[in-house]
Amino acid sequence: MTKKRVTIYHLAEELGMSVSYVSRALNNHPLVNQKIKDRVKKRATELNYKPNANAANLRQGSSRTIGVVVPQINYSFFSDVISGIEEVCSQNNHTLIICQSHDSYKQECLAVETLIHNNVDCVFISVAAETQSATHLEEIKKHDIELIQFDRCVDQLDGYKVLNDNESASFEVVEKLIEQGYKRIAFIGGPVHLNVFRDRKEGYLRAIKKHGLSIPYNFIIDNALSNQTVVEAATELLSLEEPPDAFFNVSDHQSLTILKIAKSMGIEVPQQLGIFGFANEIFSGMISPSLSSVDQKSKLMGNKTANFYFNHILNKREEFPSLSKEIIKTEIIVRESSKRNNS
Amino acid sequence: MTKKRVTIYHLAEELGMSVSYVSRALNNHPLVNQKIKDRVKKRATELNYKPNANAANLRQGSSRTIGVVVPQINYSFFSDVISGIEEVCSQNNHTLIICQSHDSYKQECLAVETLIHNNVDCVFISVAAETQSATHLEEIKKHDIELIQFDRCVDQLDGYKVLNDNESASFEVVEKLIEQGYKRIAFIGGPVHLNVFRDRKEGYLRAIKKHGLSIPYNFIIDNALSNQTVVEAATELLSLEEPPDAFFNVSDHQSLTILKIAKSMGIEVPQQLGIFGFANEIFSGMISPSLSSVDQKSKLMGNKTANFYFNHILNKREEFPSLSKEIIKTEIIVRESSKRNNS
DNA sequence: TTGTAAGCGTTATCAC
DNA sequence: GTGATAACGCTTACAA
Repeated sequence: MTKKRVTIYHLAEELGMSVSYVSRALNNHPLVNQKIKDRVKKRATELNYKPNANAANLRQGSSRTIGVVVPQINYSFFSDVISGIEEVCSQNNHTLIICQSHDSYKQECLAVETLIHNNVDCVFISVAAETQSATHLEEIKKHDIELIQFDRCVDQLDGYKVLNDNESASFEVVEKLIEQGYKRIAFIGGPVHLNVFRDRKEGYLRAIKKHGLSIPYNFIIDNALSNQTVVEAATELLSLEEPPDAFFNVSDHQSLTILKIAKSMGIEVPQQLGIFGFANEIFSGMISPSLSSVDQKSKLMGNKTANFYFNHILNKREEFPSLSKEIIKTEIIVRESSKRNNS
Repeated sequence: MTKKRVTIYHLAEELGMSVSYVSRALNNHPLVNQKIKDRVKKRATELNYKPNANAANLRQGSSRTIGVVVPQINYSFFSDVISGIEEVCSQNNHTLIICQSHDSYKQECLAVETLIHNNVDCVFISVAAETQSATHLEEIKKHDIELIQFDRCVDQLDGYKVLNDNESASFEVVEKLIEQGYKRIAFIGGPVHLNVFRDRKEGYLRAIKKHGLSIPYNFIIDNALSNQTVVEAATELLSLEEPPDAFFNVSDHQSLTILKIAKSMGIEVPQQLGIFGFANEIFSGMISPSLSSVDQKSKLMGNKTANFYFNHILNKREEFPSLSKEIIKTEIIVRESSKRNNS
């Protein structure tokens, strides 16, 4: 039990050959006879030998390990992305180290430190809401570690990014609302220093402009990710003499809150008020009326992020510059909350 | 950029002292003067030195790394648990390696291999639905790696386990249903070789027996985690001449499916049919009628699992045998789907 | 207090 | 084909 771990030294001794040869045999080195490889491998499993990845990493410099940093593992979007990343990484014999930033810049920096210490080959990151600086990310690059940002990116830092088509999806959503006859469309957004929220806002604005709608300035609310902010903003807007007739939100949680408020105020959804959200949370299709939303294909985003690393960075199979950004097409899902029976 | 990583050798040279002394200074060794520690650390950050965890691990034998294996990262229960684990681990300066088994025994074995190779100090695992053997888990122990099972455990292997009070929670739930006047309570379960599902079934049976209810044998359905199985079973049961008047389910997804079927058959919930589930998924409180459920305190389970390791195993602060099992108390949440307005 | 040197388990380089 | 040997970066007896 507590006896020492079996190493290639033991194997070498057992088999009467040198350590280096055993190592080569185990690693399928081309200059080693197949028969010997078989013999070595057989004895290795018999003796219950397990390679020590730490030793190999130390020697080789690379660790076959990917670090992932997200705000919260248990937000459905992120857990889906991570699941997608894990799939691809395990197929490619890479290990995943996962950290949460809890949307704090400080914790994000700590996470990045940890990953550097652990010698990861690449970091996949979706930054904290607080993050406005990129110094910690530059640190990663300084240490010759690859970096891919996904979803929430820091603008001033360029490099590889994997993103949804946030702007155009938002544009489409708003056009869909307009098609349904909604004219006074309010926007409930997030912190604009984050690309994803800014892009959604821009898509919204573009559609509004294109269709020549006039929207009161106070119909546009930024930085409303917290439930309380939404409650306050929506209650105020819906109490106006001329209230909005639709809401486009950057999250489904916002949609849900607004739906509840509307119900409590006796406002009919979707007849009097249309609602369209983002993220396609599990609950969105289950409640009544069901909530229209934009599916971000989060698991696919995870797959693509990881594949981006393996195909374009690690194996350098393709040209770079053209591929520094990968866009994941969203799917727009129209449900009851935005579909008027043509009134 | 691509110049070599800064090591303690560089630091030692820069500072005109020996490597070992630098190492001690950085690690806060008591025999090193505080002033020197400060000087060394200052220079270290200036030169952008980052310790190489691989090297340290190799030397020390321990890696300050925990491996986690779950069926799916993006099931809300597991992502909550993982989030809880991560919190505690990062507080204790430990890194997390995460693997998914996709409920396959084979993939679980691979994951375990990976973790052994990576020299983790401990494995936290919730086994795959397929897993019936414990050989791969014994392998972990053979390599002197600690093991804690949580939620889904392999029975034949004893050792540390962190679990909900599944049996007694189920017992209570069924009693609550009986209090509401439900008498023909069906049970929709999971694979009984998994402790969690077996325990829930036992709690159900105990309550049924205690209250002397006579339940037709076909009201008890095992192994019904897939949606299709639930649809078939529930449709059949509800079409009987004497159908069940309540369902106790081991998951909220089953509850949801049953609710839909009831609605489509014109059966009133909760008046004609009571529904009670397990897991307290986000959607359970949102839909109408809202679904009664058992909250498993999943994040807390993650916290406790990790704390179990740090407090009882790593630091051996307390006696063992009494602590080989930790029970996380669930919370029973009664909502509309099981609350009759007393008819 | 401080330094020397061995060793953790691999793999890469060079030699035979 | 095969085997010595050094090196990866760090910690830790042991010395001084």
